[in-house]
Amino acid sequence: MIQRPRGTRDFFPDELEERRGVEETLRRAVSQWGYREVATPEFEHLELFTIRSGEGIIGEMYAFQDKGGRDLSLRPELTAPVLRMYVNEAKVLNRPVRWYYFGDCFRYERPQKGRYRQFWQFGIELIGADTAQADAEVIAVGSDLLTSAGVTFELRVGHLSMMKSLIADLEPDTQKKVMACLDKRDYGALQTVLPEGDLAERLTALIESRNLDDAFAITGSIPEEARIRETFALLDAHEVPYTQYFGIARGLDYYTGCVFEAFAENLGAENQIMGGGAYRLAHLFGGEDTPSCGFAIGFDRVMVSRGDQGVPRPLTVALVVTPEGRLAGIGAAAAFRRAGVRTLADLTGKSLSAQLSYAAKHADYAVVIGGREAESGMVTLRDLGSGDQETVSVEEAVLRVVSGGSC
RNA sequence: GCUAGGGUAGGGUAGCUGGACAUCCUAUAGGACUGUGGAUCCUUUGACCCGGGUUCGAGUCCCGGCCCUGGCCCCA
Repeated sequence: MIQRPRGTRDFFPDELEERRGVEETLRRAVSQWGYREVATPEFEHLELFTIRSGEGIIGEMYAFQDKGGRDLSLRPELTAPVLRMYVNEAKVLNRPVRWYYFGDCFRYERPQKGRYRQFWQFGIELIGADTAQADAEVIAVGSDLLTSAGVTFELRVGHLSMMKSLIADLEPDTQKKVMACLDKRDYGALQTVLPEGDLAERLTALIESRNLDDAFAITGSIPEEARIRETFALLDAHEVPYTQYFGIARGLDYYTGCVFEAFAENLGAENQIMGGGAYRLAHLFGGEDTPSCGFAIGFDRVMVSRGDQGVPRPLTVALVVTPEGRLAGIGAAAAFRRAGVRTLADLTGKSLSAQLSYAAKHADYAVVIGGREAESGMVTLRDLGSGDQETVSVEEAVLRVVSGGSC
């Protein structure tokens, strides 16, 4: 027997319907902010991803050569492809551009709770606006999406300039190490990287601070102060719940300012459910240096965090026929479907008893058509909840089912 | 890459101090019910992850692999 590849999943109808429902909710919510969907290829030139994230990530990618010897990779994320698309084809668009995406990505990693080798990301990119309003809108959209998806989460918002202002005098290599320690809140490692002076203490105090005045007291005045204060004021106006968190580093060099992350409950070690910030990537792909801001939501983690909530079955009718009623049944079924009712036809030719047994498990009403009904042009509508039934015309049966009445 | 636990019908399980046709629930198919369902009863279908090894004999013990569930690392 052939097994699924490691880290992949099959989805049965119950689970898939639930996923589609959440997906629909997210699409509706993001659409109300004016974001429109874009789609990019499942695979890209390998270089697209290494430019953004470095050669080190090749080991975690599904990279391969095609028959023409091109180095390609299944996409491990969607920000780079979307920005590539923007640079390639959308230079003439009015800015700002508001785009969203929903698609599967692939990473060769050890699977664990909320982490798979094929996973789905839902995200937005706001391209070409470099203001506090832009940063605040992106964060507000993220908060809105997670809330509408039914997730309970903690949103942390920070700004890289505050940490960077404190470590600006260090060697670039040391800066990286320091930021990695702070991102993980690994104070022990921080002591070994920064053995002397009070810098470690000031950094620690900065990332422990939970309001702007305390934070700026540590950093002193920095050029970005006004914008940072404005961003938080706008977030308050958006009524977005958040905590200030100046320890967020997000690991990558191209983040320029505002950064944010959300963490959700019911997840294990992998509890980050959204991450994003302001960045400059377009110039790496050959475009103009364009300010952008965006985030990605881990869709699978949204589903894990929500838990099994289930999706109610849509109103369903099952057609139960004898051989004499089969032809009349086709027309009756069509009438129900035209009225928007899911209608199951019998395909087995089994006894009425067996057909009803099946119908009882999968439908709300049974429409029985045997020899008597076929002859009179009527149908017997049976309410499978109450067991009541009545013989009526097809039109009357449709009307009763649609109106939700009993027989 | 490291690490803990696990893998027995479609789903959930017992057996795991080696020994006869591998247990039970559920599901599936059919029947009791010649035009009326989810209950009940009967019958049916259906499994020891794969490969080696130890042994007279392996679901059971040993080794390797694959996969699952967590944790570490990483996290674009």
